[in-house]
Amino acid sequence: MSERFTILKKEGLAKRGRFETVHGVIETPVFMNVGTVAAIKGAVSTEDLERIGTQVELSNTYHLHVRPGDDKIKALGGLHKFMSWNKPILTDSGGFQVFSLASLRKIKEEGVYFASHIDGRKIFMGPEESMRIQSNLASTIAMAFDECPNSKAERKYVEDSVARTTRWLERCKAEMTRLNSLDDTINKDQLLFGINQGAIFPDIRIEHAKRISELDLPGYAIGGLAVGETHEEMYEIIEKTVPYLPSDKPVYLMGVGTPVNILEAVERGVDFFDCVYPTRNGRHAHLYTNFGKINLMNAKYELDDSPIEEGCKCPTCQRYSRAYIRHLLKAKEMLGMRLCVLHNLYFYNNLMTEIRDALDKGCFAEFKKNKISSMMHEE
RNA sequence: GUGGGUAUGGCGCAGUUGGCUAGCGCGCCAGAUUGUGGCUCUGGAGGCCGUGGGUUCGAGUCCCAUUACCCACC
Repeated sequence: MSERFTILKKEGLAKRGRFETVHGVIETPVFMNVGTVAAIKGAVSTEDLERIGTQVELSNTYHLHVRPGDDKIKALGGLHKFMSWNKPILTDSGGFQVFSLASLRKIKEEGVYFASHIDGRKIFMGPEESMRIQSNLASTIAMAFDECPNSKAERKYVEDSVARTTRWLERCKAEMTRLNSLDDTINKDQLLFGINQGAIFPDIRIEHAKRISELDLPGYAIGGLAVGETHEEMYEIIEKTVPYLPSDKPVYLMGVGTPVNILEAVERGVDFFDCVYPTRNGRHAHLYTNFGKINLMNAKYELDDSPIEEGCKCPTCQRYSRAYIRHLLKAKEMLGMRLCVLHNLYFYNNLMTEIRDALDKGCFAEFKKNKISSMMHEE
């Protein structure tokens, strides 16, 4: 075992932790920066990531498999070398993409048949394929291949789907163990995180959590949330599920979320996060600040000479004004997106730093209350 | 100066042989977006149809005049 999760401090269910990996230490709670195709969208380099305090980069198995091909990345020495990033990388299994992007998919016991969204060619992906791809990519943490059922799916469908996801997880573990023992495997210490499913049925979630906890994996994720249910339903599921996952392992809430979602989830015991919001919203001029979200495309910023947020330490706010960035966005200059994405990622990374500081000092509850009230306040 | 053309929300345009609350794209404003297809979607505000007359039950559409701009020619 190469990894170690140490809980440094607790406040209620909230944990201040440290996750040690072969690629370095991850201080938790952490927000992983999403770079699906081994690139943070918006012309952000790994050099930039170092500058804005990124701890973990997240890439995607499905996307890298269809282009450029995981075999090529392996030939080039693995994802770390390929993209020149030596800190931890988490790869998502491709399970979610198979359901959200691919068309003509057919789910079977062995895996999923579907058509590539790039060129339409037929692809098969099952637990073993996903593990092999992720092993080729040589990420720090590999995610289990799961099915993410629709949030409105009927109980019977979810039960069957979750049972299959459990069987898939056992196959993932066996395959990962095998791959990690092979001589030509780049990262023989690759870690596998299991994924809890069950839509919004608490009892299915709990049963599944108990079941996968027996597999004694280095970490566990809660998947299938923030896909259409209300915030209240999401918080309720987190609250009811986390107690049935191993208390000495990190919990990762997949694809979530807004700054408020993160604060609420940390309070309920979540340690890892990722979300496309800071990057996607950055590309669309929606910027996060401590006084709420602003849309820089609004006409009122045309002559605004101030930075996105007064006092912000991000590379963008150090030099550029709202009026200038707005102009770049209007002119569709790539630099506009880049500056916005840098600001948003810095904001998220910094939010996590503040959360960890508050946990260290034992004042998370108060920090959370003040932060939310500040962000609800409009400029 | 002569001939021709165009004038419709901030910009670019549609508006059938005159007929019901004048449309569209962009822009503007406000939302949505949660294990990313550099998107997409949903609302909203904004026009006395260049100006003045006329014909008609009824004119953005027809007639006259006038103004501005564009193109040719002198």
